[in-house]
Amino acid sequence: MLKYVLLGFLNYTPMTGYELKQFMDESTSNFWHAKQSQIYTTLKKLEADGMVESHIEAQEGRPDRRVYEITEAGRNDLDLWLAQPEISLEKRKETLLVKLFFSANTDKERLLTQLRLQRDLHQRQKEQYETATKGVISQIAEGMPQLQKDAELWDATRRFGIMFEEMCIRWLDETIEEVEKWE
Amino acid sequence: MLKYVLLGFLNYTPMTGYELKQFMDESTSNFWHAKQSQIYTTLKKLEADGMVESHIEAQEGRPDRRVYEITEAGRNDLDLWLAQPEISLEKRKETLLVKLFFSANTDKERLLTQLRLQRDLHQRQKEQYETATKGVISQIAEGMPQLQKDAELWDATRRFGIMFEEMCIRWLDETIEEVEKWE
DNA sequence: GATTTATATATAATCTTTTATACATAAAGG
DNA sequence: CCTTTATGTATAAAAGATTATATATAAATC
Repeated sequence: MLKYVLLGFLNYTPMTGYELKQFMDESTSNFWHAKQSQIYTTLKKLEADGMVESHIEAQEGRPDRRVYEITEAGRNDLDLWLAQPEISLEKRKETLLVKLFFSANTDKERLLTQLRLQRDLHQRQKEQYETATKGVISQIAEGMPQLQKDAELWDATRRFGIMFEEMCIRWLDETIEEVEKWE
Repeated sequence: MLKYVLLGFLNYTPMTGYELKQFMDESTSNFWHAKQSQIYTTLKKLEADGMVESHIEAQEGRPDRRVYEITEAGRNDLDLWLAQPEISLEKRKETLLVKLFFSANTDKERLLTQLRLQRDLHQRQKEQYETATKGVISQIAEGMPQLQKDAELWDATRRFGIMFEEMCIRWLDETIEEVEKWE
């Protein structure tokens, strides 16, 4: 899957593994993230499979850059994947819910502290989507009319992030209230 | 992580890998799922680590059952983990959002079909949480006053599922509306 | 009568992802 | 002056998770 994220970005313009990591952190990390090491190894594999090509660019002072660009085969593979509909729902993993599920015998106050802490984290995350992330998106699309649709879709994923955080906050408020009634 | 789900269940009562899989599918799959093969290998590892113990029960007609039960060490490990607060947010992965993010140049109608299909899936999932899953939870806790808190927490995770699906439906409705305006 | 579903466990192969580490330099902040 | 941050690539080891396959039987459905 990471493969398609990388191809998706390289389909806009050639770039290095380092830049791909930065772009992901600023835009897709909301719904798809990867560690630096995974990005580099996946790029290697993509090159071995003929989906991308790379060349080294020398730099003064700094280390050499290895710039990747998508090939015709890579573009085909990406388009094919984009055309395939998702026919099932993603399986979520939420560690907090696992903990909560088995926490009937844990200390009430400790559980409440835990839930309130998570509420805080979600609140902060929501604010970040509303300010920082918004800026990044509008900045890229600014003065580039050919990227208008792209920017709209990027912003839709940002809205997903905001709505998810709002949902979590509401759910935590309800859950906190219920646990507060205990004993 | 799966490790703690298994310990959490075994902390209620001894059971087999097969039963653990069934319980997970009916209750935690909303926020933590696992394949049969992973459950069996994780149980093996837990036994090697002294967290659980197993014995074989012969059965007529059917294959032998290997029943696992949690050890003192396992209980300690579980309690320790439950007491540790989650200090960061879970990283989500949503394939659909990846697709959407890179879909500015895909056919408008195909994209809409995709989004409407997902909306349907979320609607159905929501209904399942509201009916089938509700039944499972109330059934287990029925007539067991010592499981009252447990049932409340189980139901909180179910509410999370419902709220998540409602959020997705709202988000998809908004996104569909926006894409419909294109061209 | 044949197929599917349910009961049950187990392993091999593969893929995905994380953690840790190594090397190398410049600029900025304290 | 020292430390941190940023720029940049790369690999090894381990952990986590999926896919595929094997074995075996009973009951239910078609």
